[in-house]
Amino acid sequence: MSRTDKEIDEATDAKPSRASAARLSLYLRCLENWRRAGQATVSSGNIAETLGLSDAQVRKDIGYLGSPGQPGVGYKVPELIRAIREGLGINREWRTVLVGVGNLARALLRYQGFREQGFEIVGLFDADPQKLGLRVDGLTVQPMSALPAVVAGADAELALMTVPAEAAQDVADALVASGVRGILNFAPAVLRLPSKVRLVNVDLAIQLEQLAFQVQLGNIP
Amino acid sequence: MSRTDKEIDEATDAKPSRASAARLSLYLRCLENWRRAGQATVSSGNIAETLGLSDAQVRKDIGYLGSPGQPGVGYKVPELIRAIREGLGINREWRTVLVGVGNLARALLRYQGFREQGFEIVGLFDADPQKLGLRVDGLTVQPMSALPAVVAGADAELALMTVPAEAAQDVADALVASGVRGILNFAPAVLRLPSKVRLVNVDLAIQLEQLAFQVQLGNIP
DNA sequence: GGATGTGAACGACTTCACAGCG
DNA sequence: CGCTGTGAAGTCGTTCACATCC
Repeated sequence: MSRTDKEIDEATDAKPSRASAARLSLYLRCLENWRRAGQATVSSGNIAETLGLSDAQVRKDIGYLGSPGQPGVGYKVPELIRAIREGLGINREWRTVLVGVGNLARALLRYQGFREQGFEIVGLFDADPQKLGLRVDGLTVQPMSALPAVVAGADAELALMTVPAEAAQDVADALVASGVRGILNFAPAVLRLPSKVRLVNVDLAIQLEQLAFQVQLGNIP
Repeated sequence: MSRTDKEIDEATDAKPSRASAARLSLYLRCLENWRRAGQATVSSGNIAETLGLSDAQVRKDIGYLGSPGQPGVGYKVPELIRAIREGLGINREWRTVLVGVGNLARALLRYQGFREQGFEIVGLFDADPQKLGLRVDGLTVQPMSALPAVVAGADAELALMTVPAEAAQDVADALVASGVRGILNFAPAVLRLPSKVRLVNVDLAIQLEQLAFQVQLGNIP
């Protein structure tokens, strides 16, 4: 009987949905700005206004976190930041490897936003022998053969793939074999992965196509 | 009264929704591969299997295009490609400017996928005087002051923004003032634009956060 | 048989509306 | 009074199922 109660409890505390999680990341950006500015509390209306959403939606999203929130006042900024980071699973360090050291990789490595959010890059890899030994941003480019040992040794769970489309599937297979659990793929290729491994694609051509589509839609109404 | 009929007609031919448009871009990638391979027809099942979707969804998406499709056979590859490109509004050239010539910009310029899809970059701009005159991929970096003339002269409608977050809003304002209609923004900043101008954000930290979230979700069930 | 095209059922997400609280 | 939290209603998108056609 106590069992039944427990199950009802667990069913009640819903996790953030995909759609909601994407917005929570955005809330986090705003909140970090406001914290830097020294603001103590925010209301759902503040966030909604900034991002062009409805206040009800913001409250619903935050509601999934089981977070605090004072009626008549709003949310305490640092507390809400902590709650979102916990809800998204980024309240810890995620070790990450990067495969394919081209311009895009250099741009990613330079961008400090990753580290600030707890993503640490623990290895650079490239199939091109000419690039081996190259030092980029404090890390040395290693051959693909070193991948399994580094992933295992550093307990890396995520990977950034910035390789040409032709190489993408092979690299992905190698990453999976090394034990990586999630891949952020920038190659314009359709990858097949075991269902245990999560994949997020960032295809720049597709983003441009979506933009063109939206602009074209805007023309008509 | 004929007015009413017309309205019903227009309400009937639905345009692809946002969600559907994102998938159509993916279909396009597969189809182009298959065309290169010389395949004449595809079925909704083929596409669905490749991308891990349901065949019904693929048919619904294609249905928005008012495209052909032969029962018992499938869709003719070249015809479907044309229909998708038309539906997405990319069956023409989109002239595009790029602001912020860093590593990310170089990666984008090198990536031939844009040009193949009809996106032509007609101008490079940077606020850094040291970069002025630099030639990258056949284009010369120009000062921000030249932006309005170039946008107007080339009739550019889209812009790629690869600038630091601090500069993002100012650059966006300048782009809007120049007459650009859509911005693909890579800066991790929340931009405010007039509603006439479309915005697509690609925030790499957010993508990584979403990946971490999905990996974390996968751990539990 | 093998696919398409599509209403209808279903499910997920969003907005509404308001009770409750500081 | 202002703002949160949340059922209820509504909207949007996906899946099902089947009539239809080659």
